Amino acid sequence: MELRLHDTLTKEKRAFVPLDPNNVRMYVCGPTVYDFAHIGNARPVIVFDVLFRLLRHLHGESHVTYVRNITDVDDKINDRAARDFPGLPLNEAIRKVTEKTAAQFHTDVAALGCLPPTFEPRATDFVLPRPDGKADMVTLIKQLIARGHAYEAGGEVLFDTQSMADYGALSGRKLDEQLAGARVAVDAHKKNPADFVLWKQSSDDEPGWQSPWGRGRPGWHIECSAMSAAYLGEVFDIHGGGLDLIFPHHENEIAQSRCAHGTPTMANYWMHNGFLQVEGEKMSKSLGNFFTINEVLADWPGEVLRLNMLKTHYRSPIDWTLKGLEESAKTLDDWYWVAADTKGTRVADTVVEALSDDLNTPQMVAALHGLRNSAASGNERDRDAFAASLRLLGFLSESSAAWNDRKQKASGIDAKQIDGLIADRTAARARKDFGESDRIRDLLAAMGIVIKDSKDGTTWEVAR
RNA sequence: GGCCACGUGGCGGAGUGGUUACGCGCCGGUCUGCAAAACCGUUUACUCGGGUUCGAGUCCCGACGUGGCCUCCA
Repeated sequence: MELRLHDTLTKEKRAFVPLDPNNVRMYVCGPTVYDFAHIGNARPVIVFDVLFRLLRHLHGESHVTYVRNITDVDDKINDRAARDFPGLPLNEAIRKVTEKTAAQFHTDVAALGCLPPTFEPRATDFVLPRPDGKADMVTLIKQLIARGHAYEAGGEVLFDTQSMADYGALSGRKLDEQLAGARVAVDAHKKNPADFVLWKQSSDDEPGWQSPWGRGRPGWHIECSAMSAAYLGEVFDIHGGGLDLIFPHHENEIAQSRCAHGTPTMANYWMHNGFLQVEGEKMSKSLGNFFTINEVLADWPGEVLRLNMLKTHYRSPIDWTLKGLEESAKTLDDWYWVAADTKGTRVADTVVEALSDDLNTPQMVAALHGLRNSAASGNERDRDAFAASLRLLGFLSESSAAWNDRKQKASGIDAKQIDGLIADRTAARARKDFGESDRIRDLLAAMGIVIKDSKDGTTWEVAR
């Protein structure tokens, strides 16, 4: 079975052929660490984690390189640092903000069942030329100037968009059309309104690095051009991110990387995930429906968020709802019960086939339901495949006992008390005192306990 | 204003020319003292209007709706 991926650049789904099957290379734009990640940020992290896992399955774990950067230089970070640590020197305050936020990000995504990427470079480590000779931003900018694709003006270094014949190919924008309805203020020093900053000057109270163009800091896009080249080379296989990054971020990355390196392409497949809404509305702080990953994790296990995200295809918009979370939780309760701590040795073909069709995770979920039903009716081969598939995808990370305990603890229910009531009810039933046994049953139901009678006795669990 | 994505049954959500998606819910059955749980089964769909075709949810045109980008927001 062959992997097919949808490419934003060509707008088509086509067979994935890696440049080097022994080193499949993927770059995904990571977080800007100025504030805790929200559930919208979680989507690309989960989606591309699934792709990472699939590629490792197909090509071998040691044959995939996944790079996801951390952006730790950004004016929003500066603002946050000044706000939160007014007494500290700016550099120190910035470090506190970025370290704290990055640490929280790592905790959050680990809870979502995401593997760490192979490399997670920080932008600030790639501003100046490096001792190890890996690509850096200043050298890239110098190359762009040398090749006639960038110019210095008004204290800035700008990319000259007109120097690139096919600028705008990814987002389907043509420069002249952009100009027609442009609301972008034309800076006097720009040759063209679409030109964007590669390097800008820093004032004394802003973070800065000494460069050939004075003390300054990089523009937003150049960091990804540098870090992808540093770890993946000038041309690599897959570049991913959210839909909103297509323009201007990825468009400008392509322009910088291709023009600096003189290559016809930057990445062979551009993949973009759709946006997330909350209860049918745009997520925004003013509507009060803005949730960080951390906040949602307080109420739900990470795997519930993960499954909830994968129930929708990555390119479609997703509506994040409480009802959806409840359904996902219910499904996972059932899957943990059926998988019953099976180790799992062989991943199901149906699951790999679904994922191989441009990461069709809804189809994958359907395949898992099929395996689940087969396993529940006693097919041990499918139970093995069910568990192996779930583990491949980042589920079943805890024992089924731990999974159930968590729910019980969260509910604050005293297990010994329940066991006692169950024993009383069993005794009442044995003496055919059904009035009493039904009274206890109603009592338990009111407490949120689901009882399960079987030939072997009575078990119970906490209802959601 | 320009560009892009999406619009499927009570709900979520796959499916790109011709056969059941799948899950939840509802309803029926088995089981049960009666239930619950579990298992088995059933049910309803393709925003609207044109067009292409032997045949369209699936292709084309238009309308409407929702969301996004064009302002360093995943």
